[in-house]
Amino acid sequence: MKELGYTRPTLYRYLKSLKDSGFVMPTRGGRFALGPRVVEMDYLSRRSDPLIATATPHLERLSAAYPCTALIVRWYGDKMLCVASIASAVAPASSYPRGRPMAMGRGAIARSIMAFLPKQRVMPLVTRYADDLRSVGVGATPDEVLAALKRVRRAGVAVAFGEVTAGAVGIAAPILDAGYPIASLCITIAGQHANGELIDRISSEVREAAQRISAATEGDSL
Amino acid sequence: MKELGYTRPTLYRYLKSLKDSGFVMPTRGGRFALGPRVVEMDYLSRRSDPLIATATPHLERLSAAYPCTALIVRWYGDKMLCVASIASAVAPASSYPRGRPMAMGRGAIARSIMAFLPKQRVMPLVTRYADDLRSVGVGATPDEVLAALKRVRRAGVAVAFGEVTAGAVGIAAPILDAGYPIASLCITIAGQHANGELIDRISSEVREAAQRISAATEGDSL
DNA sequence: TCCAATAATCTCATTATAAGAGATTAAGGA
DNA sequence: TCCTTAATCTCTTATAATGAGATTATTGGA
Repeated sequence: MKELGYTRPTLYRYLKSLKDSGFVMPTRGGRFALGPRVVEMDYLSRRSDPLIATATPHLERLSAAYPCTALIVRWYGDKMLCVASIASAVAPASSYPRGRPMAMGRGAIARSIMAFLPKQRVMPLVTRYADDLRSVGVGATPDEVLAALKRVRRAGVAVAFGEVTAGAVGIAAPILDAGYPIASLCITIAGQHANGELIDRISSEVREAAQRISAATEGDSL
Repeated sequence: MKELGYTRPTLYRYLKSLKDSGFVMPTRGGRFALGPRVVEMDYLSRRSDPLIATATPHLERLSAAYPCTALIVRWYGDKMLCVASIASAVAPASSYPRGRPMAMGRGAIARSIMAFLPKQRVMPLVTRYADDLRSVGVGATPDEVLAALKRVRRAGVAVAFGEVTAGAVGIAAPILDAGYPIASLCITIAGQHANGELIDRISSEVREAAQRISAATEGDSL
């Protein structure tokens, strides 16, 4: 009542309706928690996502090959969300379960997506996340940032050292649909495992896998 | 329009509102899919569920000890839903990811829950699922079914051979809150791995783990 | 490049439905 | 058992959703 400003009978009806439809469920002590419908809807979403179906074998292959976490992150315009992840490292450098939101300002994933956006769509992001981009050393001015993104575009992968999680290296390549980035494939690996040669090898594998996923997803939902 | 009987402008508004709030997202070809909000809500639900937090170490321990799938299934009165699962078998006998709904009529999980319900609440279920219960050999009459459930209650675990998935053995014990079943801990293992002695050993481990989880969850959300 | 056909979006009057005040019933505590 | 507090219901009023139709944007074809 305090939070939303509604009266008791109204909220009673709201909660009853949400409860009857399974979106919330009552717990002990008169509290409420998110209910079964949420869990089921996520299951449906997971099962019907062609991107996840296509990418899973690649995640399995990559995570089996290196002690790492392999993940697919979808880009929703203003935010990024991990939608699939497989970890093979005994103690993963960082945890990225499905549903974990990610900031757009730092990390290999964000950069791999920004690098493949048309200039018109990058600029607002460059401006909005200027502070982050500067503090992780991508560039102090918009021009520097754009130049860095151009290099990422040319390389086809973005690499980041400890930008999101201290001590973790991220290697990410975009997944494109009609030339437009919709998601990113990323491998995160503990810094102590990662020398230059290994990073290069993983980079080309990630780039190639992302291209394959792009090609397979292309026009999937036409 | 055909399905719901609403007009074009109404559905336009519905979809726009759902899209703006992230519950659906547009895909190629003017279609829609479940959106990021669903994924995020499931993540929140997973993170805030004390049952999952308490049970996860047990799932890890059990799945590491046997080539099996270890899962927690919540009971929502009329349906059951897997909320957490860990597989250790290379080729799991059956797949139980989070969100997968389960029928109430057959299997060790259903029986482990029914066995711990007060008679008043079991009877409607016994009636509703009479056909299933008969066909898997639990009992042909209500009395037989109740007797079988009584044995499960005494043993503290339910065991089922290939009732849900052919060739898979299910071993399940209820998780109680205030003496009332809210979920079930289950181990599924391929029939070829499972001799009588192994099933007995797993049974007592499952029963004990479920009791520990019950005790730890007890009054968690008071 | 323009035009036609189709789809997407908007406006506004009407109507259905949600909100809140208050009454009623159930639950918990001394 | 009574009393206090919480939960649920009823009904009127006000609000917000609906759909007809108009308008604007998109797409495909000549």
